Amino acid sequence: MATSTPRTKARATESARRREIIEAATEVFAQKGIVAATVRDIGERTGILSGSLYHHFSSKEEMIVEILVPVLRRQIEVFDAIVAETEDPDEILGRLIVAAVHQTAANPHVARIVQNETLRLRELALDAVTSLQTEIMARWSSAVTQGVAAGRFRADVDPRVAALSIADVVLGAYRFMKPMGRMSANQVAAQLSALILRGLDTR
Amino acid sequence: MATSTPRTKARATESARRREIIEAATEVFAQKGIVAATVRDIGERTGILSGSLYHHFSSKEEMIVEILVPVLRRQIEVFDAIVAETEDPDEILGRLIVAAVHQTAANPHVARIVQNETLRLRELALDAVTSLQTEIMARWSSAVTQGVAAGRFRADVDPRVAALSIADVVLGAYRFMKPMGRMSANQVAAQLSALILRGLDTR
Amino acid sequence: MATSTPRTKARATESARRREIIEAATEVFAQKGIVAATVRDIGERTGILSGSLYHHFSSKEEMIVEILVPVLRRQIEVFDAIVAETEDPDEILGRLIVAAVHQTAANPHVARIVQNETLRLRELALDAVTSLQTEIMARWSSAVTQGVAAGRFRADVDPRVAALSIADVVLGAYRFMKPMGRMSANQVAAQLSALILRGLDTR
Amino acid sequence: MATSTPRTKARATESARRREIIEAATEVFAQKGIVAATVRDIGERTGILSGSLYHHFSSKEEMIVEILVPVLRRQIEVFDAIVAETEDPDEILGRLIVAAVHQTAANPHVARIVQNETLRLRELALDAVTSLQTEIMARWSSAVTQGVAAGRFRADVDPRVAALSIADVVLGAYRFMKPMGRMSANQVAAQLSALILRGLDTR
DNA sequence: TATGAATGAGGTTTCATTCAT
DNA sequence: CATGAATGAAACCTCATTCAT
Repeated sequence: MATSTPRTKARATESARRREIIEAATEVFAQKGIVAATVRDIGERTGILSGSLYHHFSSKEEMIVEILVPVLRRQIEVFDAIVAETEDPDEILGRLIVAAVHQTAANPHVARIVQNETLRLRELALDAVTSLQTEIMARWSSAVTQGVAAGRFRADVDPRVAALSIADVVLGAYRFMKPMGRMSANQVAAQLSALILRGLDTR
Repeated sequence: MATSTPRTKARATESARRREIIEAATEVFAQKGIVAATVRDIGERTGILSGSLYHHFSSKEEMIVEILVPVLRRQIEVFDAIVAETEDPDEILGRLIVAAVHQTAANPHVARIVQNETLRLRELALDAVTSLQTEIMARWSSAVTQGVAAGRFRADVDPRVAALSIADVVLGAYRFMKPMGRMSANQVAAQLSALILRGLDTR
Repeated sequence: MATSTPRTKARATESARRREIIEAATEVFAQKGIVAATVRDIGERTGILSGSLYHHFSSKEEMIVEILVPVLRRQIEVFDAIVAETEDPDEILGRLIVAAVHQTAANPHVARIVQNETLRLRELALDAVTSLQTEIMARWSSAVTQGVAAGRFRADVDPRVAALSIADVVLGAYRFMKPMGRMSANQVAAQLSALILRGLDTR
Repeated sequence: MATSTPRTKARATESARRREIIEAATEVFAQKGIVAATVRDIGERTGILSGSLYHHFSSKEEMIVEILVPVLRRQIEVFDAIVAETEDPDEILGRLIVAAVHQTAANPHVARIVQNETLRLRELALDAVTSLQTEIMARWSSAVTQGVAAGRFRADVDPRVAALSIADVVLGAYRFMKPMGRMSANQVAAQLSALILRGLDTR
């Protein structure tokens, strides 16, 4: 029955409660997946009744968007800054990897969600999210393509294959760091950079 | 290779219907994810009513198990055969990659499920599945470790990092092949091998 | 979360159960109003769990539509037949009234719903229903207008006022007949015809 | 005339805020119906949070009562005055109609509520309201009955049928006036009087 | 007085599963 | 083997109402 009117106006205001909820939700979504995670789970983790969440969010989807969008947006900004201030293709790709790994370290749950829930995000048609994901992929692709054009990266590797593979690997970095693994972000970044760049470099 | 678990009835017999259903279910799970996919969806794709599925399977979980276990088991067999008959660490890893990519090409939907639904599989405690996944990871790990021990792979890369990264990349190969992409399995395998091995090789 | 696919295909098949449910729903909607009536209420009246209703209907709205549309459609048919075979404006209007009262007698609950829930129907944007209501009003209007044009009905009465008033009065006829009142449909029709055509005053 | 019930606190005082709220609520109830209208809707229309309404009213029901009772009460008073000072049955009925139409014009939203929400009012057991409605009906009935007794109204029309029909028609008059229609109250009253007393036919 | 947060009951809907036919 | 009906649990969400600040 569709009688409703929008309840929670787009609320830039970051009430502390809202932030708490987002944090709980992030963990729950990362652990269970965004379909299997129930708003009851999130409520319990926050010490609130599930219905009360709707005082802060108008839907489960809104939570997902609020969890993912800022992180993805920030990633794009950082990527663009790196690309703007760097010349050497090797250095660009290296710095992108470092930056991405650090962000993954800062938001391991988000990384996990992005890694595991792409399917669902597409199904849910959360365009705000999927369009950002597309943009990020475009950055990886262009970094690879430019390296190839400059003769620094191997021309026999399809840039799309390389880009997707790099994105995958980097996104999985959360498994080696803080809550789940024992390495530092710098260590992981160094290892992945080495792995990827030496694989990609022309001799 | 005995695949069916005797949950429904002792049914080593792979009735044609059962196979049809499995194929439909595989596609549906790959497209929607195993939580979002409903048993009704599977029924519709098979041209059967959802309730009728229960003449062939005792639960949705049983379908999942039947979809994944044979493929994972086969992968382990193939991996073990390669390891048994090959000496050179480079060649081992290369052949593992080739084999895995080909299996991914043969079962793109399964690859997609494995890639996207690890979380859910763990949640559902489908030990039959998760234990096989663990075994596969062990093969990748040991291939890397042995290469390092033989001085052929770089010692400064954590074997676990390398192994997981390789597994990720290989699992994503389905995106470049037949239904979704345009490359051949051999092309993709070659590219990934090159990427990974040159990244991993000591100079 | 919008992941669903249509469940209950447009089912011309009138299963007996479906009819039972429709009848229960009709009574419940008439008694409580379509917003206040819960699908639980309908389930209880049918001796079924609320969820089971969704085996037969895909939504509460679908029930409403199925309750109202056939009756409204039939009314239009009957009206059109009368208009087609009658010449005299007095006779047309008289026969429309008789027909409408009889239909009201045959479907008192539907009449009650239509009378009381116009607001909600508009809110719910059930176009299938509201468009039929509009068509019915058009019949009343045109009957009045033609009578005026023929010099048989008073020209000083706005046809829209007359038409809406007549429709209102006729729709309320259910209150005087079978389940709620004691008069026969013919009696009521006669009274309302007299009232509408000649008014209350003795000559 | 003491309108407020001392439910919240002894509050004969009609605070300006209280009146504002009542006006907002009246519109909202008329538009959405008293079940579908939420206390949040009312709050928004008043520029207040829904919880704050409870400083002025102890419940949604209290608002409904406060909206309807004064208008209904006033109608009864006016009716009684007319009956007291008029002799001729035609004139009585005519003046009742004029008075009712004018009140409808003055309170179109209330008319709409009364017309559409009788069902809900009965369900909610708002006796304060339903008893007044009954009283109003009694006035219409007795006006008709007396006219019949005096030989001025047709004896072949059931007074209850006539009374209810008249009440219906008059209550629907709001549709032709100010916010929704373009006629004046006097015009509408004249038309309805004519219609009711003398019917549609030209003599 | 007003706010903002929370409650708790209840609403519609979904879905894996069961079972008589 | 398949159908069609039903179950029952659980999901998301709504809303009147309460209350500390």
